[in-house]
Parts: sequence; structure tokens; C-alpha cells
Amino acid sequence: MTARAKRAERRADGLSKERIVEAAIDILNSEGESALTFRALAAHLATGSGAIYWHVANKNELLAATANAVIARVMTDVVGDAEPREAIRAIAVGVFDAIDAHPWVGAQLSSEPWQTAILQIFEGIGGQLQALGVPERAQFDSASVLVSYVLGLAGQYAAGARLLPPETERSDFLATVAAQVDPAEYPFVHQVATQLREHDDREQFLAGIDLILAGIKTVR
Amino acid sequence: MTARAKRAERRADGLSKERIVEAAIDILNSEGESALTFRALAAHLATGSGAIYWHVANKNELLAATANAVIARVMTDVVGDAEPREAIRAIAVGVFDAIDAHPWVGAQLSSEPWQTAILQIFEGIGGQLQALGVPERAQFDSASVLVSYVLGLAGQYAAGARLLPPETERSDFLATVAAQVDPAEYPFVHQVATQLREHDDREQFLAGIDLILAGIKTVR
DNA sequence: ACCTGAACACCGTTCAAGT
DNA sequence: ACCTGAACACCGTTCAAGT
Repeated sequence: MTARAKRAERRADGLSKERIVEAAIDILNSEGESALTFRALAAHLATGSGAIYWHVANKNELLAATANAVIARVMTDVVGDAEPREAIRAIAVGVFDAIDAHPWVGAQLSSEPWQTAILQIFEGIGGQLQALGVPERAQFDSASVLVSYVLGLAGQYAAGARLLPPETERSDFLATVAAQVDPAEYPFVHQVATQLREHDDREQFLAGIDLILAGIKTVR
Repeated sequence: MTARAKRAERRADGLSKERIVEAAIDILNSEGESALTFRALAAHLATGSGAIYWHVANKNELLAATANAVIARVMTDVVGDAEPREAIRAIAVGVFDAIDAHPWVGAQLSSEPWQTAILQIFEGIGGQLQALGVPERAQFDSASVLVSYVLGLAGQYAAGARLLPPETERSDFLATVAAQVDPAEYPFVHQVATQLREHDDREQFLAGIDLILAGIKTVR
């Protein structure tokens, strides 16, 4: 969104949106979403809570900015000269891992469309689809499916991570779900949860990407 | 999750979880997420705010229950004797329309995995995949891609709907985005947003489902 | 221009007290 | 067993006052 960063005066000690966002990310990572309050943030920055509002409009903007910062790092890390198919997988895995490491990003991304973070992901994937030779008329649908899938699944996992005590192993979790689900009511879920106790989230995520890429390939 | 409904005593005038959930849905639909407070809910039900806690553990459970109620209706409406492919599209569109009509459901579904609503969607789609003859080892991945896509995209649209003034036409919205995005920074997004001013959300959503189904078909 | 921090309005949740 | 509603702890946001 024409965000030309102005490289100007910033005293080492002064507040700035960047410093605020970094502090917010620190708090989110170390203490979780519920710990991010303007009071805690102000204490962390050794300032008054009102000072933050000089640099950030409100909490919504603050959260969007933190998610954008995390995703921006992913996208710059990921740019390489890999061939398109690999590049798409790299972007997907990068976003997946970022959300896995920062579950609050998952929630934020699914609650604000068209924020910079999503534009960046969309742009990155779209460019690779063009390089892959996907016909123009199918490019939007294809990119949209990939992005929605990434956000949707990563969001689910992130929500799971936020719900569970941090030490819980995913296999324990699935086993618990399998045990609680009524086989008569949810036969498919029950069957699948049982057989999947030892699956790897990341591999399964990538299998989904490949499935979608196979679908895209059928469009000629 | 073994939710065998007990068909027991309930006085016409007494509170009940169902009555509370219905009232909550009323408020969410008519006044939006921010209007759903325990105070407003209590007023709506002509009771004290504390009374609600006798039937519902907390706000989280209340929101989950409302989303589950909405999705449960979708899933019962959708069961038919259609052939699997059509049934999957019907489930997907049903969920999509429900989230479109009740944007708050989108937020709720993407924030709580393994809640009943998602189990129901997963189960519905999974059953149809079996009927479609998808090999057992690909069933989980396939269902997972479809469900994640539905939740992901519907969530994005819902978030958009919540952000925008209700009268805004989607085409105006896309035009606005297209105008604001820097073509140099986001060439793909810019190109695609421009050419898509008049697209139909629902059609595009279904195109995505078909793309995924085409991918699933390649697994043999 | 930027920061301080008390004050405001509001919220989820609890709980002693009622019936 | 279920309901009432005041009280508690806490939050985002504002704003007069400072530098």
C-alpha cells in the first residue's frame, strides 16, 4: 500500500512505531495474547500508556503491525531463485512455521483481510504461479485457493496451540480427540483421528499444498 | 463429542442454554459482535447477568455454542441424496453462505479447532470423499484441504464484511484496493484486483473447490 | 512535537443474598 | 436448583497538563 519507509530522524531513546511493535512482539511471544495490554506495553517501554497512542492509532492497528512485521521477515527470508513449485512450497512452509512459532499471528491474519501481510503472501504466490505458466484466467483462483488454505490450516493449528498447554504433544492431542469423539456420530473423524496419531503437521500441510498444485496443473 | 441431548424438564419461562444461545444469535445478527455483552444479553432475556453463568461457563463457550448452532442448521439442511461431488459443493456453499450471513461465525470457527461445528463439517466432507472413492490414505489430507480452504476463504470474506460499512459493494471494495495498492510493489495483486472488479464471490469460491477436487482426483 | 498518567466508560466474571 | 444485581478487577482510550 505505497508504504515508502521514510528514513529520517529517530533518536535512539525516543519512542517509535518500530520500537513499539518490537516490544509488542516480545510480550506476545513470551507471555501470550492476553498479556498484551497497553499498560504492560507502556511498562515494558518505560513510558505512559497514552504515549503509545501518539504512534499507533489503536490496538487493532498494533496487532496488524505485529503480524505484518513477522510475515515481512518470512517473505524476505524466502525469496530465492528456486523454481516456482519449490518457491511456492517455501512460502507456504515459511508462513506455516511463522504461525506455528507465533500463534497470535494466525488469529490476526484470519481477522483482517487485505492487510499488508496477506498482500505480501498473495503477491509472492501469485508471482510464482505466473512463472509456473498457469493461464491468466486461472491465476486468481489458484492463488486464492493456496492463500486461503495456508491461512485456514495454519490458523487452525495456531488456535489449537493457543488452547493447549504448551507441553502437550500433538499426538497426545489427537489421541484425546479420537477418544472423545463419538464413533457413531462422527465415524470419519474417529477413523482418521485414530490412524493419525503420529502424523507430522508440517508434512501433512505440504501434502495439501501438493494436492492443490496438482489441481492447478489440470487447468490448461 | 457424545452430546446426547437430554430431552427433559424445561419450563417455558425458565432460562436454558438454548434460549441464551438464541438470544445471543439475535444480538450478533442485528447489532454485531461488539454488541454482545453479558449485560446486553441479560437485558434481552430480562434477567441478571450472573444468571447466564448458571447455563454457560463463559463468553468463549457462548460464542462456540452460537457458531455450533448456526453450522448445525447448515449441515442438517444440506443432507440429501446428491452424488458425492455435488454434496461436497453443497456443504461448502452452505458453510460459505452461513458465514456470509453471519460474519461472526467466521471469526469463531477460525479461532477454535475441534469444536463441534468443525467436526461436523469435517465429517460431512469426509464421508462424501469416501463415497467418491478417494483412497483411504488420501482421505485425511483431502478433507483437511477442503475444510481449511472453506474456513480460510470464508473467514477472509467475513473479516472483510465486518470491516466494511454494510452498504459497500464488493466491487467497490476491490476497486478501492486496486487503487491503493502500489503496482510496483504488488504487481500481481494490482493486476488481479483490477481485472476482478465484477467477479462473484460465490462463484470464485466454488471454482476453488473444483480446483481442489481436480487435485484430489489425481490421487490414485 | 511528544510524553505523562490520572480519569472515564465499559467489560467479563464472581458471589453473597435471595427464592 | 436457579436467579439477582451489586461489586471487583481489568481493559482500551482520552485528555489536560507538562516538557
